[in-house]
Amino acid sequence: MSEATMSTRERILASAHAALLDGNGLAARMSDIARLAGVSRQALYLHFESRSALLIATTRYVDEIEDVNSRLAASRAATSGRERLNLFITAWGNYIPIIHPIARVLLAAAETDAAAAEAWADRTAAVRQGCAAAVAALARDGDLAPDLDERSATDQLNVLQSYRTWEQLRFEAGLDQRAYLDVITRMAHRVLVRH
Amino acid sequence: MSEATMSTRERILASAHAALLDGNGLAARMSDIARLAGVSRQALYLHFESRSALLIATTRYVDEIEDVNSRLAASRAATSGRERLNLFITAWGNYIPIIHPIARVLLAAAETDAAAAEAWADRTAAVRQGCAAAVAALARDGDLAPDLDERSATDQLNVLQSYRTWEQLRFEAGLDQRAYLDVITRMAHRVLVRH
DNA sequence: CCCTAACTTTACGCTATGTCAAGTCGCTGG
DNA sequence: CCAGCGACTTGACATAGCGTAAAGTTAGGG
Repeated sequence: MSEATMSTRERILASAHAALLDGNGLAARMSDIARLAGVSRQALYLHFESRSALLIATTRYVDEIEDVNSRLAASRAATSGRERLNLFITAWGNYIPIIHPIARVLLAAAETDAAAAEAWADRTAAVRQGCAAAVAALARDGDLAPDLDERSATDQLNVLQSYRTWEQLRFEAGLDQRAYLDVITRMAHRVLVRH
Repeated sequence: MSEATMSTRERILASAHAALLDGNGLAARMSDIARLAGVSRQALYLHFESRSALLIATTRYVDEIEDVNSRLAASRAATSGRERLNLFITAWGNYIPIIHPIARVLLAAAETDAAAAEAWADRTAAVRQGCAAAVAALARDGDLAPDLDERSATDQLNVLQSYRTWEQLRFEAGLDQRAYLDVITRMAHRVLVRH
């Protein structure tokens, strides 16, 4: 879809996405986004109630154009629990870098804005469900570590799959994406799988 | 030290601490802290350059009054690597809830303030050193998992010991402090220790 | 007794979000 | 053809919180 044919609303969302991707996304102001979209600052408020609302809509927009659902669907086709775990870690782990610049700003907004906090909670709940499904598949195969119940195993996998863990390993520890996936896969296996 | 005998600077730090502990610490304003300390808002700027500088000083202040150093010193006395790992996880894990309300606000400030970001980096570097020492002790005993080098093992332990992991397990997963310590200890052993 | 350091009081500048009201412009239904 | 409506612009304003400025007050030491 070319810029010209996009509705104003879409142009705003695309511009918000671009503004958050680029440099210091956290500092992106309403006026920056408006300028990028080629509309007045006030036009933003005709389409979105507030900055938070725009951020929330932007995460949904990116989820849609990046098709997060079909990315994650792959792991559901796995035959064994172990395979499902691997595929889920890879699929989600490869989506984090895409959504992260936006999610990061949403999370920052969540500190002070209740609606943003709720939107964030929705996202984390969705990831947790994926973790729970992978754990259930392991358990079905009898491959879950015997000292773990599914609830606690899900908590543990969820920690490994979190945005924050990705941030820390990528940026503080300096791993590249490939090394991140290797490390998390290794940790998940050692933590969850019977051996 | 009673309120009356404290210097103004100390009273400000103690009030900042109290303000960050209580309710929504993130929203603590300079004027709130001033009111708590019983001084004018402007007096804060006589002692601290900016809100960031006050936050940084407050974390140091809390580290001091809670004596983080001697808490962590205990683990250095351990005889075996495994014991050292356990003691370090417990010592740091029990300090997180104390420093967390303040660290959280510092981290938020670090998003936009370079000095706060540096102060945050210092803190995380200190924790990482503790992780590295525990890993080295394990390696010395020959108890480190054979597929791990010390560098990567330190990254992995560091993730488990992070503020964010603690937050997620305590608040999102709903574990109590005891359960948190049990989970992290278990994960650390499975991830790091040869078996 | 005066001087100085520490603090107060009052006022202001700045940035960013969000609101308001009046205008412009192009499209569409009658 | 044109009246009106929806989408957008323009410009002004309210508000919150940080940080700065400058003049006034007060206690304590030489």
